Amino acid sequence: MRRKAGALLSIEVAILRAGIALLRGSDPEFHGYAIARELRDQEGARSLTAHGTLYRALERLEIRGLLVSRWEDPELAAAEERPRRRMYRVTAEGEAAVQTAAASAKQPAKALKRGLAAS
Amino acid sequence: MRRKAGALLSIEVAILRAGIALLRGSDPEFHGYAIARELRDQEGARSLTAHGTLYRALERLEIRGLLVSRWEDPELAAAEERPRRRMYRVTAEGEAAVQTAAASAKQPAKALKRGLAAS
DNA sequence: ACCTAATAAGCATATATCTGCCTATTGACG
DNA sequence: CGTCAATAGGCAGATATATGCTTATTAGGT
Repeated sequence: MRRKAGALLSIEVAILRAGIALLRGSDPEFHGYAIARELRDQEGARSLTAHGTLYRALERLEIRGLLVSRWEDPELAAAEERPRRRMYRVTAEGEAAVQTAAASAKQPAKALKRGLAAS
Repeated sequence: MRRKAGALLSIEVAILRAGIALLRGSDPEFHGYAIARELRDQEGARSLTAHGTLYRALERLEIRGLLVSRWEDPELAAAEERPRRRMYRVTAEGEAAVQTAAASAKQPAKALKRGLAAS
């Protein structure tokens, strides 16, 4: 929906915030599905239907250098009997971007208002 | 639905038949999802909704020794950018069982009849 | 202030496998 | 020959990620 130059969308801020919180912990990495669950629970449970929105947000953030990703070892995924995960980590640029964009942080005005009214 | 001792259900025969056809080819192995597509296309497209029915049938066949399975190399699945597959192969017992059960081959009478009438 | 072009959001579906839960069916026993 | 218990079938959803298509939204230029 036509992004204001360099701005961050609310979902992107949410992802980065969650990721930044992890940077101080023992495991600074996260994967898409985990974030999806977190966002689904907290935050007015924006649907993220089929997670399409989320995965595209992750892709955008990586392209902009605010996240870096790596595929986890396929053997590990196999050992744990689940699909392989793509692990993300917030970069220094990512941290900076959240700080900068925090003030002007962009809730998609109408969309959000409508969502809240409906609930 | 209470199996007649040693008998094969029609879906099981279908799986084994498809698998036996492959035994003469260059790659005698198959995986569940591939079979699901095949059955969905041909055969009155019995729903196999969410594939639950199929995977349980595969499991039963393996327990009875009519199929053997192995997990494909996780690295290969990763290289091809898809979930890992469980590869099945029809055993000699499997071939024999189809032959034996072919005559008495069990179409779930009422269920099938209803399905055909509805179509 | 308005219109349009760019793009995010939402919906669906693909790829693979598996489990839980409820219902329908039916073999087998009394 | 009817009833019951065993089990297959169907539906839903979990685990992960990703893409195509349509619609809604909005930034930014006129």
